Amino acid sequence: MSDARPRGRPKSFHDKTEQNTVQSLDRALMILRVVGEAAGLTLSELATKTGQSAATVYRALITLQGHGFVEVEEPGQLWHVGGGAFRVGSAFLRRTKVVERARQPMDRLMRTTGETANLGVEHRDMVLFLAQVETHETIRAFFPPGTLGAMHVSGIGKALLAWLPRERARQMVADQGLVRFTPQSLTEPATLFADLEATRQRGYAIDDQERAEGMRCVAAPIFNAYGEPVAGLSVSGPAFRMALTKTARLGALVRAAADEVTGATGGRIPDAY
Amino acid sequence: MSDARPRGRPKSFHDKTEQNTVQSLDRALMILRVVGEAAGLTLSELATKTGQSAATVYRALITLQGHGFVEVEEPGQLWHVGGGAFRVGSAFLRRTKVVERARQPMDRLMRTTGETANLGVEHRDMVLFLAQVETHETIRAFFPPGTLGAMHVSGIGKALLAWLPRERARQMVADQGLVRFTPQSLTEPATLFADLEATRQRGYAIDDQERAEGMRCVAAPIFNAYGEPVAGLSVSGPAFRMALTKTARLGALVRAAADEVTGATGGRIPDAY
DNA sequence: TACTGTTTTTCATTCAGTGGAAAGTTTTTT
DNA sequence: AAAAAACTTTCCACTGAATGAAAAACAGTA
Repeated sequence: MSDARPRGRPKSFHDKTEQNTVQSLDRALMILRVVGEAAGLTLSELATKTGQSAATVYRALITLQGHGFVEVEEPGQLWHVGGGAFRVGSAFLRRTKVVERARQPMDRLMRTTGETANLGVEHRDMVLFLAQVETHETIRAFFPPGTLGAMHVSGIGKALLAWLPRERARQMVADQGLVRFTPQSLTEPATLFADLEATRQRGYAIDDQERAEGMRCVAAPIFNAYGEPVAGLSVSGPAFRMALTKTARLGALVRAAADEVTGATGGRIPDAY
Repeated sequence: MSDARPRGRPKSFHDKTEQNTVQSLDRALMILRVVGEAAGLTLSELATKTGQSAATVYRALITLQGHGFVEVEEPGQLWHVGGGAFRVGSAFLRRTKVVERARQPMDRLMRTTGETANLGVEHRDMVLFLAQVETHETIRAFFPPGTLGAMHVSGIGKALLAWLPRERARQMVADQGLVRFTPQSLTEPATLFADLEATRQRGYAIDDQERAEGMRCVAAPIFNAYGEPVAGLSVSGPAFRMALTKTARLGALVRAAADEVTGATGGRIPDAY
């Protein structure tokens, strides 16, 4: 939490993020992120969590508030993320044309499979969920857009890892560590890389309750113009509806949808896929 | 652009945003907002637009980049909003339970009317679009979530204005001004307030090509626990599909959906509605 | 009412952000 | 290809702005 720099990126000779940073801004962004993660914090809680003096946090909050990035909820003086932050943040989606192009294929995928379709991209060695098209079923997998998750326990994450250059994948895994989420989580590098090899063979990734017990997920990568995996598409649902015997059919559908998005965004499917 | 403070809020004796701000943070947020509004700006463009020295903007960008709030697109050194900003921004939606509760009613509204359903809230005297459920028609109204628009030329905006206390509505209108977007825009306070009166009478707002020519929109307000209008629901589409003769039917549907959301979020429908 | 636990404000100190200019890039022009 | 233009990044001295401690104001509670 005290380290703002992205993990895992090889620290080059001159890591620009080391030097040349504006301290007060850096601190304020820390505060903003903490506000975004928790839901409703008081000034003093924020001061404690970020290890800064109350006065400093206060001034930062007032400034952020001036731009609509945070808001106070009067009863109890709870600070929340504001509409201004939403406004700026959604500019990210507008640029990432993947979201727009993926909507239709995702919708179709949801209707043919009956399960929730998810779209995610790689962000700082993790999976950032951008959008989803929800199933109509009552029991459903739920990843609110904006959620950031570990790669090794996510279908999309494993789809990305599988088609990333080996060295890069190893780097990421080494930097991030293989945290266990469920008994099925692959926490041994050897096991994970064997699974990635299998993933490449079959052409799509399977998350069999590795992140959450009772949840399965089938995913395929979306490539950019250089044939690099930049995003992933998945369908996720409860294990009782997504039997492992169905994954072949689901995998084919997900992969077809992902390939469609790759095409629509001007991407190139690499030879080794 | 040089003024970061919210317009229109009566400057109280001690406007906290005047004093107690952190200058460097204030400047950085300005930069971030500019980055969010334009799509891909270079360092020097940003320096010019924000009236700051290149060195200052550079340091701010590097710091923002350190938190993933901005990203550089290598060819041409174009700065964009990054995933970190999206992540924090989406926390806003998670808090605003309206979005969550409105999804189902919106979906149903879209299916029964065949037109795109939109959800927006009041944010600093403007309408901030939060979500939409798109029609399947080829020709469709499009407001990407995160868009901020003027109240007086938006169905949702007029629905909010109509059920806001008169004085507050007048204040907002006076502060924001009635900018003309199309020949049909209501740019005279008298005309606008007459329309708001009619809106209250009929129970839903109509935007008849006031924002964009050829686009119509029917909207109804969503109330909070105090009976104050805090959000609005609308269906929007091309005028040729949304004949004025159909608005009564659409209005009833939109209003029913909005009332459903009001109920689901613990809101109270005021007597004068 | 007085008593806690907050949030704002104040203020002196020092540190960190600033702009200008130099150095280093990349891109465009000749 | 070389030269020039345009822009990004680093350096540096200076000063103004951010900081924390503490006081003041403001709740909420007993």
